[in-house]
Amino acid sequence: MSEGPAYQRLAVDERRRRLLELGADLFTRHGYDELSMAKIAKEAGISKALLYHYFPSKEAYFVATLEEKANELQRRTVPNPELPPFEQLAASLDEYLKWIEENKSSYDKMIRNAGAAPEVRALLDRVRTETAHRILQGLSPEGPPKPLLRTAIRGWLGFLDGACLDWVNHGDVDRETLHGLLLSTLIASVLAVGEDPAAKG
Amino acid sequence: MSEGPAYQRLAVDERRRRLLELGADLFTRHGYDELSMAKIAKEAGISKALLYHYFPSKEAYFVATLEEKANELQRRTVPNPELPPFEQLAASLDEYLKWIEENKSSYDKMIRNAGAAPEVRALLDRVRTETAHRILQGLSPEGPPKPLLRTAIRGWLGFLDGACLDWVNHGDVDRETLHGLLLSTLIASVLAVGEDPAAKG
DNA sequence: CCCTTTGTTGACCATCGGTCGATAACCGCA
DNA sequence: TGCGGTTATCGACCGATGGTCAACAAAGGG
Repeated sequence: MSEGPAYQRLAVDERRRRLLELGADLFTRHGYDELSMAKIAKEAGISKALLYHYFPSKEAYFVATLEEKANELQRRTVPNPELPPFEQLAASLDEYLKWIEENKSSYDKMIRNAGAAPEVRALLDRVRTETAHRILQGLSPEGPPKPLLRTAIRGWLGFLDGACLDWVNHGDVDRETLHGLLLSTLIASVLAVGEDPAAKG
Repeated sequence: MSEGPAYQRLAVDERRRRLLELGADLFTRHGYDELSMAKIAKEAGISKALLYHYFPSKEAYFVATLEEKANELQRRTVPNPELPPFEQLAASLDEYLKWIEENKSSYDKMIRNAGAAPEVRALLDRVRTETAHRILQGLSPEGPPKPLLRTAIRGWLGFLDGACLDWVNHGDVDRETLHGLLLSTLIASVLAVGEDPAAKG
């Protein structure tokens, strides 16, 4: 009846790394509220308390599993200042779409679970707002934008989400085509407001 | 020590009416998951069990408080078949915006709580899909639409939501202007796909 | 070989959505 | 005026959830 150790003791970094890896996997395969912390802990082979020792809350855990990819997205879509404004935008948008193409399920789950977890919504909103800011900077660099222009940008961001979700879920449109549609639509909505997007590029 | 009745007995219809009224109020002031059935019951001055006697679930209760307004929205946006397709769309869109203008908080909460309650998401998705169908019918009546056109419509519906949310939250754009922006953008995205929206109207 | 450090655990809590049998308020009727 | 039946209403309860805590034990150094 020689019993081995009741559990294996891991270094903090290693344990945390494993948990993040597992979470990234689980959360892309199941919905946010389909997963309980108890189930996740069992899946990880540890106690629920340990999970809470590494992450202060379920939401924080979820955000942490997304943060790496979200950061990568934001890093890749930072505009190249050497390009003229319009090309900056086109290039950033292309990177954005490439990222989605490489992270279809993450993107889908991220958008779909946005409502459930307030902090995720906050994160997503932050990305959105920053993106909007980048766009606006390219269009009318100084001062607060006209309300209608702001509304149009906000709308276009909605267009972006809607179109990308449809794209990811159907997979019958290629990236270059979608890129063209998105750019055309952005130009058109800005034109409809009265600004001239070509004035800067 | 003469004690009155421990509780007041109401007719079914009256009780239900009061609960719906209270729910409509509470749900527009607080988020879906910030409200527990216990709190709602306490607010209503009744027991939680009674609340469940009138509504089979929290979600059903929430939907019920929205249903009246949602039905009104759907009724008002049904297209007038006597108008040419493009005017049908313009008129429906205008009704849509008017409804939102008259029900700002309901609209806001409805969109924001869409993620939390699956049935609400379903309801909203139904409206969206039906709207998309209406639009597509006006543009290419026969057969399944080209994938890119479908993506564009889905994107535009996202534009609609995004722009309306911004509109409701800021209140510095008037309805006619927004209406113009939305229509222009729709036409532009459809044009970008390769269809000619003017061909039908 | 023990002893300190700390990664880890089981037991616990409040609250959640939801259920059920029992109770008591009201109405018709005598 | 009082009784009896209908049923609106309640209190107590359930399993699961997110979250907390004091105590245990696995390792590495002396």
